[in-house]
Amino acid sequence: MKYKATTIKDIAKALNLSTSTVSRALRDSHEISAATKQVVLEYAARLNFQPNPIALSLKERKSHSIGVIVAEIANSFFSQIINGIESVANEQGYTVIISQSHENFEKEVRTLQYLASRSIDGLLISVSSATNDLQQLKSLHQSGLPIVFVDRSVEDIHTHKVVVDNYQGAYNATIHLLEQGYRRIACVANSEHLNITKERVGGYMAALQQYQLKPDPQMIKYCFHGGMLLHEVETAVSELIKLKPKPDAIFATSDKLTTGCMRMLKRHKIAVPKTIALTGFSNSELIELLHAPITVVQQPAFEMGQVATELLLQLIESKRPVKDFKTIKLQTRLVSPDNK
Amino acid sequence: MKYKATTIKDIAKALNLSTSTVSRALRDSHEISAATKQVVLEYAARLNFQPNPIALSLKERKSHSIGVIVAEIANSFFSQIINGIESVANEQGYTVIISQSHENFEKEVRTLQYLASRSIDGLLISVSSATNDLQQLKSLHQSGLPIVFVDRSVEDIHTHKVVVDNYQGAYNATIHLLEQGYRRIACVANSEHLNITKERVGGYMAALQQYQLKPDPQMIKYCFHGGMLLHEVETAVSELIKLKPKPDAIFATSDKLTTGCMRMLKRHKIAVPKTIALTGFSNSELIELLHAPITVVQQPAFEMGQVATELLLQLIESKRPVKDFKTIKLQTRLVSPDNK
DNA sequence: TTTATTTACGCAATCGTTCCCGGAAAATTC
DNA sequence: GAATTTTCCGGGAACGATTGCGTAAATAAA
Repeated sequence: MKYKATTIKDIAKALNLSTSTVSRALRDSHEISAATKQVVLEYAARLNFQPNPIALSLKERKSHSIGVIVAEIANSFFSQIINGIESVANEQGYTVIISQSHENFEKEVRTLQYLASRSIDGLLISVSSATNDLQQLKSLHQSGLPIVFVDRSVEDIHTHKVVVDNYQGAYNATIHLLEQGYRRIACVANSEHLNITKERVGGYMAALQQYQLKPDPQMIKYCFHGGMLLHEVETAVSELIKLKPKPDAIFATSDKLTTGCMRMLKRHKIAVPKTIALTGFSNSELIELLHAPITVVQQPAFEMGQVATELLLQLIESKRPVKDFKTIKLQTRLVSPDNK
Repeated sequence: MKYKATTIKDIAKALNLSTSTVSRALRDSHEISAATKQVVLEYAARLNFQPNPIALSLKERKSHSIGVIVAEIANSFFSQIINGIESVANEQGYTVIISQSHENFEKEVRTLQYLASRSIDGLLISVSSATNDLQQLKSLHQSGLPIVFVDRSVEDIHTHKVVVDNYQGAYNATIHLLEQGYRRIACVANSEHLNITKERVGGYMAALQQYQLKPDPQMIKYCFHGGMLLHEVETAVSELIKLKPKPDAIFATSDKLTTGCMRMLKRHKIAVPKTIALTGFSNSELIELLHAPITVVQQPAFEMGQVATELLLQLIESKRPVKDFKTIKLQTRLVSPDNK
């Protein structure tokens, strides 16, 4: 069953006016007398009239909704981004439709297809780690759908991007390990397809070189599904600890991988940081409660969401095609368990 | 700028047919010849035609979207519920609009107002801990909006509810502590307004009585904002450890409170479980990685989301008003760090 | 051959709004 | 008092789809 909301027609009929007059009165048009306006406004308020957003959307050819695709919301980093997105989107009267790719390319494609079919006005996306085909995204972009990338972006598509200084963040984390005396530092990284992976691994290698250490390919493990499949991390860590000599530290390039490594090290009964130290990107709020207090690279997730949404709404509301795209690069923060 | 999608009119014009014929051809109506159908279908496929969902919504007076209100998505319990919701909603062609109350009543009211104005077809809600006025919710329900409660429900509103056996879950957890020899068990609970709080505190007290222990009001602390404000938990824990004799264990009634207590105990440098043991409701996946391995009460969150959504969609798609409402009560699981 | 029935399509209303026109009444100017 | 301008409001098309109804042509039945 459904409930019937009051429409502009109901008001018009009740007040013996035309729908155009009612519409104009509600929008405070100058061509309606003060007296009529008052009558309409009062009556509308009494019935708690709400203009039907669907009718409006049809008329304006705007759904007033934006799509968001992230790997998974059950991840502090992404949920913080989403909070940032919502804070500005809702402020401006936009509905946010959240979807998850679960780091799965097919799911991402289906989701994207679905969002497009729901006629969203714009898209915020952090591509999945499994994404290696950009056809669909490109074609949507070409057909005019405003897109802004957050965190994980894509080089081939020319639009606004909101990212962090991944190189620097990874560099800082690795230097932190080096300063503490670790010399055999392994890296558990996300999918090679991701631009952030390249940048973070780059920062990691630069730090090693700074200490005259040669990066060892065997010490870098890539996880195609970004740690979504635990066995990926299991394989990575198992292989690392089989190496001779073993690594004395691990740098993980994402939230999921950082906690994944910790899980694995614990399962192998390897003391952290005594036997193997660990650091990595993470925005989890529970880090300080973990059995092994580790240093993490934090990203300004909330702010990233905000900035990205502002840019997207600019794109959506711009009268003419935007040509001048910018890439906003924010800074990460190295957080130690003590210096909180 | 905006991109213009192809409409049924474009197809009609190009093929020299009427819009009705095109519409019927696309819907495979029997009153269109096979030849025409083929032409239309092929042309539509070539242009990647997607019927405008907004126009459909207007026609059918259905938005094909459901609203979801939870405390916060950055909480494993709720994000798992949401995953459950999405899994069935998307399957049935419904869009999920997620909103967060952040355990704040005013925010919840605004959000509800907003969702209603976006003409959602139904609502899934887990009320905020600060909710003590049900006026708005009641009036929406009376005006015909289908509502299903998840986890935190409300007695006064007669509709489907999907909950867990809170009493039993809390009872089990407390018994678990008692069996381990703890006798001065405190309780850090959520807002007293929440029905789940009453049930969980009830289970806690029943367990105590089972061991001939008299529940001490001083040992039960309520947090109005459900631990959303850390200082609430701080006050609760500080007061508890000032008691003489001190409690030797704490039972926390929610995810946020369980981790909040752990945070506080750590800050006070109180060893867990040595000085004070801790157990509580939690669906966090990081529990096993915490410095103090604790036993938690887990809720079947994903399933709760699924069941609730199925019920809601039934309500939405029912031809006549539903009178027979049910309350689905699922079981919790007591999970120890070892028996995983 | 004539009539009845299918078949296959078009017309137009509808959903709830907005907004371009057009026009009557009132107010202003000459 | 006539001409002009304002003020105020209604009619109706449009947004993109569906659908009841009407109807010409094709086919079947008489």
